[in-house]
Parts: sequence; C-alpha cells; structure tokens
Amino acid sequence: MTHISRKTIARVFLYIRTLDTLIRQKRNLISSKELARIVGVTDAQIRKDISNFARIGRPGIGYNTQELKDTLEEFVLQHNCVKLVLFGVGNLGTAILQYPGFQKNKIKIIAAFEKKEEKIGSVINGVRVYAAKDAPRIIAQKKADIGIIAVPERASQEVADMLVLSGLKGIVNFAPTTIAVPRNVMVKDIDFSIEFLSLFCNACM
Amino acid sequence: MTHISRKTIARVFLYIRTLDTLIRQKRNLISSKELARIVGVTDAQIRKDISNFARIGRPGIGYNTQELKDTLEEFVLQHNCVKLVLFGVGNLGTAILQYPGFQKNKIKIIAAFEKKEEKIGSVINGVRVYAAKDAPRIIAQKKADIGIIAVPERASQEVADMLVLSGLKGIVNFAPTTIAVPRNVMVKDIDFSIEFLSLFCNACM
DNA sequence: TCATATTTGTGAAATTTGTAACGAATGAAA
DNA sequence: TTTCATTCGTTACAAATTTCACAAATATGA
Ligand SMILES: NC(=O)c1ccc[n+]([C@@H]2O[C@H](COP(=O)([O-])OP(=O)(O)OC[C@H]3O[C@@H](n4cnc5c(N)ncnc54)[C@H](O)[C@@H]3O)[C@@H](O)[C@H]2O)c1
Ligand SMILES: NC(=O)c1ccc[n+]([C@@H]2O[C@H](COP(=O)([O-])OP(=O)(O)OC[C@H]3O[C@@H](n4cnc5c(N)ncnc54)[C@H](O)[C@@H]3O)[C@@H](O)[C@H]2O)c1
Repeated sequence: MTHISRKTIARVFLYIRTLDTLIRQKRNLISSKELARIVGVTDAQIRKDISNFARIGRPGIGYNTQELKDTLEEFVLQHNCVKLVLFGVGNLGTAILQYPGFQKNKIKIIAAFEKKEEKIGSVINGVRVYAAKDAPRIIAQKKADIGIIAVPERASQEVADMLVLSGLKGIVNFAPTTIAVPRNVMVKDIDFSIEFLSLFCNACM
Repeated sequence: MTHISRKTIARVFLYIRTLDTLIRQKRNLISSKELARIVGVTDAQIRKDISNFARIGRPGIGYNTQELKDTLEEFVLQHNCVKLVLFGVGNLGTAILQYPGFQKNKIKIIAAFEKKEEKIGSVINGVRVYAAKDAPRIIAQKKADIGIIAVPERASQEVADMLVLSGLKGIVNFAPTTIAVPRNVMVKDIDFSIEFLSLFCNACM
C-alpha cells in the first residue's frame, strides 16, 4: 500500500462516521456524489480517497454502505482498538472520561492519572484514576497507544516527557502550549482558543 | 492586503501564543530560526507567514517579540474581542464555561443556552444560562460572533439551523456529525473521536 | 575600515493537495 | 436489443502550500 496522507486518513474517518449513520438508517447504497454532499467535500475527492484502499464501487450504482465502511475500517484500524491514557482529571479531563461515545468507536480510555491526592483511587465511568507517578508502569503493562494531555499548561511538558519515556507513539495535547518531543512521536494539538480565534478571523474577514 | 489562507491564520495565532510566553519571560528578540524550533515549523515558513503582514524583522537580528506580537494581532484581530455563545451546558459545555483561560486571549463567552429546565437561570463562571428558545433574541442583542455546539448529536442540526437564522457567521461543532449550513457560514468541526483515531492511525502505520 | 557571521524578505522551484474530465461499467426503460 | 442516464476509477491538470536559495541588511570584532 502506498503512503496515505494525514488529511486523507482524517477524511476516511469522517466517511466511516457518516456510513455508520447511514447503515443505522438501513441505507444500503450510496454514491460518491451523495456522500460528498453529506460530508461536504467533492465527489472526486471521495472516489480518489477510496481508491487508495479498494475498488468496491459499482459504476452506475455506487457503494454498498456496509461493505465500504468495513473496508475502510479494515485499512485504517486493522481491527485494533485504540487504547488511551488521560493525564489531568480536571474540567476537561472529567468531561472526556464521562463521554459514553468513545466505546462504540473503537476507542477505549484505559487509565487516568492525576496529581491531586483526593482524586486518586476514584473510578469515573469505569476508568480508574491513578497517581501520576505510576503512569510509566501502567502504560507499559496495559500497552496504551496514545496519551491525552489535559493538565495545566505549566505541567504539560513534564507530562509529555513522561509519556515519551513510557513509549507512547502519539499525544493529543489540549494544553495551550507547544510540547517538545522526539521526531518519532506524533503530536496533535487541540487548542480551543486558537480554533475559536481562527474561525472568527476566517469568518469575519 | 492579499488573501491569507486559513492555515496561515492558524499558524499566526500559534506564533502569537508563543510570543506571549516569550514576552512574559522578558525576552525581547527572537529569530525566525528559534521561533521555528519552538513551534515546530520551518524558519522559512515563519518568515513567509510574517511577510504577509509586515516587514518588521531586522536582518542579522531577528524580530522584536512585542512588536511582532502586536503587529500580528492587529492584522488578525483588529482589536476585536470574539464573542461566543455556547449551546449545551453538559459535560463538555461546562468544562468550556469553567475554563478561565479564554478571557485574556481576546475571547469572551457571552451567553450559554440549555434545554434542561433545571440548568436555566444558573450562572457558571459569570456566564448566564438561558433557555434555548431565547437564543435568537439574545444573540442579536449582544451581537455574538461565533456559536459553539456542545449538544448531543441528535440536536446538533436543529441548533445549527437556529444559529444560522440568528445571523452568526461561524460555528464550532463538537458533535460527531456533519451539520448542513449555507455556504457563507463557516464551520469548524472538532470531533475528539476522529482526532484520536487519526493520530493512532498516523502514529502506528 | 573591512572581512565575517547572522538573519531577513522574497521570487522561483518543488511538493502536496484537490479538481475536472472521461472511458468503461452498469442498470433501466423503450 | 439499443439507448440513455448514472456512476466509478483513473489520469491529467490546476491550485495551494511549502521549501529553497540568495541578495541585501545589519552587527561584530579585528
Ligand atoms: N476546560 C476547557 O474548556 C479548556 C479549554 C482550552 C484549553 N484547555 C486546556 O486543557 C487543559 C486542562 O484544562 P482543565 O480546564 O481541565 O484544567 P483543570 O485545572 O480543571 O484540570 C487540570 C487537572 O490536571 C491535574 N494535574 C496537574 N498537574 C498534573 C500532573 N503533572 N499529572 C497529572 N495531573 C495533573 C490538576 O490536579 C487538575 O485536576 C489545560 O491545559 C487547559 O489550558 C481547557
Ligand atoms: N464530553 C466529551 O468529552 C465529548 C467528546 C467527544 C464529543 N463530544 C460531543 O460533544 C457534545 C456534548 O457532549 P457532552 O459530553 O457535553 O454531552 P452532555 O450530554 O453531557 O451535554 C449535552 C447538553 O446539551 C443539552 N441539550 C440538548 N439539546 C439541547 C438543545 N436543543 N439546546 C440546548 N441544549 C441542549 C442537554 O440538556 C445536555 O445538558 C456531544 O455532541 C458529544 O457527542 C463530547
């Protein structure tokens, strides 16, 4: 399989999400044109993205929703479940832990870590909160894939260093600061402030 | 001023965020090379981005941090403050309301809207929670810029329609579903599941 | 003063990303 | 059967974005 770009992969998950909904609605077939209208990209884009993985569309007909979803999912996830660990059980961290929508999407938060004594030992929505210092051991033991940083800005680099040492290959960083990590560790920054400001700027100018 | 791409604008806010930190550290000068190292892009990229707005770098020296920050901010915000309204005071919505980091960043949440009776009338972190039906009036009155959707998936389209009718020009959508809006309304989707899955896929393959 | 070391700003080149177009495949209907 | 309207997969093209590379500007120190 040739190299697939990050952007394509993100779109594929968008297609999968939409196909899920269509399948729940008992919809069996969909054309690239209609799928494009729903997710807001061009039909050519969709056909091109799909052609990276398979040739399962039927000219004149379209794609079978279930078959397309299964095929895309097979390529991007290979039956894996993503195992996440969360750092920082504060406002945002708790919201993430409470969210029930992850399980069904092949996503599982397997442990949370905190600094504050009073939160350690509690269980939120089935996820146990451990002391931050136990993280390396538990991450290795449970073979976590990705770490989520939801600690205050000042602690984010220290947590990132620990996540890297624990062998994680990816970090989602909600703290409003850039973290330094080795090149082989992938970081996705999600800074709400920047998202709001960028959108405002794009929308108003 | 020629057209500036979305990507450039997002990076500019990243530069501003970083310059803020440098200024707090009493740092007066910075080269494109060092700024690049900190934010994780190339130095040429930084110089090119900045050159969209101004020529305030000094060869052999670099940029004055305060002057650069002020200049960039002037162009992307023009002394505006972004006024947000939030829909859905649940787990995520409450975390956003509680967050104290917005104010100082030219961001202000001016109202929240809920469906559940028991939350209406309460005040969270200085923001009043109104009944959803009052939204159009309050949005117009207070001249909100951007709407945040933090309601369940099934309600997201209905809320989006209301936001569009109220005249908002931008929507940040946290619900895991695509919303349909007129072309002149900008939407930024933030789907945590897709972010986690995409990162996993990029990191592991 | 002059050579040297930095660092900017920018046009050109390279790369990445998205779009358009079209032959071939498919089914429906006359 | 033949025609027509769809729709896919792919290739060629276009647009957007990033990187390169270098002249010009500035400072430093001999
Ligand atoms: N809440 C939001 O809507 C929001 C918006 C934008 C950005 N953020 C960012 O997300 C991060 C979390 O935000 P929040 O609102 O949940 O903050 P919060 O203060 O409510 O929670 C942070 C938690 O992290 C814990 N913590 C501190 N150091 C730690 C460590 N070394 N290891 C483990 N846990 C540690 C704290 O005890 C606290 O419980 C922050 O960086 C914040 O800037 C949050
Ligand atoms: N919490 C997370 O970490 C997380 C993660 C991924 C996605 N999301 C998405 O973000 C959205 C919010 O998530 P949450 O965890 O806060 O959910 P939640 O159920 O805790 O909160 C949703 C709130 O919206 C209110 N609501 C429902 N219909 C409304 C309407 N028409 N107008 C105003 N308010 C209305 C509900 O009463 C509830 O208080 C959901 O779409 C969810 O899928 C959340």
